[in-house]
Amino acid sequence: MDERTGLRERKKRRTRHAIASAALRLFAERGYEETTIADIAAAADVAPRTFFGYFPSKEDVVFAEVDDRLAEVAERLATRVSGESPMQTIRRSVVAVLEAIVSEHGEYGAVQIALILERPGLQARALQRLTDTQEKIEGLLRDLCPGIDEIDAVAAAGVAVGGMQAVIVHCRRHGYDPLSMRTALDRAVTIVENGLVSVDALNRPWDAASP
Amino acid sequence: MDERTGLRERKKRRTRHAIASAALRLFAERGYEETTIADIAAAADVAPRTFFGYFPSKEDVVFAEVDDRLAEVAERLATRVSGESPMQTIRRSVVAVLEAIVSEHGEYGAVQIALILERPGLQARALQRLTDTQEKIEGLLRDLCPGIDEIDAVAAAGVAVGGMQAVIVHCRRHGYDPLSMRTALDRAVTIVENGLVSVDALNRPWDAASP
DNA sequence: GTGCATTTTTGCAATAGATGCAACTTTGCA
DNA sequence: TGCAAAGTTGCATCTATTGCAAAAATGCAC
Repeated sequence: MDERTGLRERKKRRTRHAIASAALRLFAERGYEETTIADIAAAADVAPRTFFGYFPSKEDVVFAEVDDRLAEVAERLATRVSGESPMQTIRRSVVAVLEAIVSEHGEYGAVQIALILERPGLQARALQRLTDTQEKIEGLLRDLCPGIDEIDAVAAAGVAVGGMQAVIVHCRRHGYDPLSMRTALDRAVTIVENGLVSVDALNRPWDAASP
Repeated sequence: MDERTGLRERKKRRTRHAIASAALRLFAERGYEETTIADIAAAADVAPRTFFGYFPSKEDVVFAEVDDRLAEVAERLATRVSGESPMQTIRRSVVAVLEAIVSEHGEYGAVQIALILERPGLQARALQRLTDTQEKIEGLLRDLCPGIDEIDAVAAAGVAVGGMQAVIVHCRRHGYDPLSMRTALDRAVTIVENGLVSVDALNRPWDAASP
């Protein structure tokens, strides 16, 4: 299974990285629309046709790194810690995913985020990754709690991802300040765990709000 | 503001509907990829170029109806009922949106769902609409609870939408049986309101699960 | 009704993403 | 070394999408 050996593998990795890297750099310099597949291919020193051997579309190249990282995180998620409750495992997983997404941007992290925010198509792709994550969390839950009600598993995963989205939205608006992100994350986790009933402001008749 | 009058308006509506309707029909008959803009335009009896005057892209035409319906729902959401708590308003809103999406499919509802499920690009667009809804709910919350903490508002909206997603996922897997959907919806709402701590299976150490 | 201003529709041309195919190269292995 | 598998490339093609300017339809004032 180990593919560390082999010139082929190494070369493929290198080419993949070269393409992704060239693409991000060009996107940063000229903008997304203004960069063509031909440009990227030229910068990575491959034929335009080769691009599609590595990425199914121009949009996907933006997520090359993210995808790699999510794959790593997915492995960690499956790690059971004895004595931990499933709830604690979820908390750990959610935090891990968020930190992977938010803090560990690579060389062109800022560029990626800016791109994703301004291109609806890219936003959509990003959301799709979030949904995939949701399904993974659901799977994790069902592993951890054999016999758990399906609806419970799906809903719990949905609610957890909803909390993650909240943090991401918060960061979009207020930047990626680690401290502020931490606060938002804690608050979101609390709401995910204890539900909307724990949000005081939501549980008074609205007429009572402005005395 | 009323645009009921005017031949122009009526004609535009009719054309828009003709294009959307023709598109859905063709998608159903031949498939999405196999239908070109030119085909749709021909079937709707307009010039290909005209298509783009009504829809920004081929993908968007699939959501023509959904968008109309979501716009209607958005209005209802803003309706305050005296004595209701914000929480109750949210519950009402979430249920309204879900029922709009799930039960009121138009003529080609089943086709739409099938299309969306098999085309990643369409899935992405659908998710984007969910995100838009999330932002609307957040706005609603901030209106209802002036001074609510921003993180609370964002997280609450996120969690609520997460619950909605859960129901949608459930329906995808088990069909759109109203009864089963109702059950899933109730369960999801409970989890949204009371949090993951209310899911019994999640709060035992996982080792204790298999005696 | 007639004529003008505005809005819509349309045709034409050009760009660029995406795909299938077949020839050509490189790499892995006997 | 030499064959088979895997990877790369060029070419042709299809189609979505956009800009532009001419043509047609509509609303309104006279």
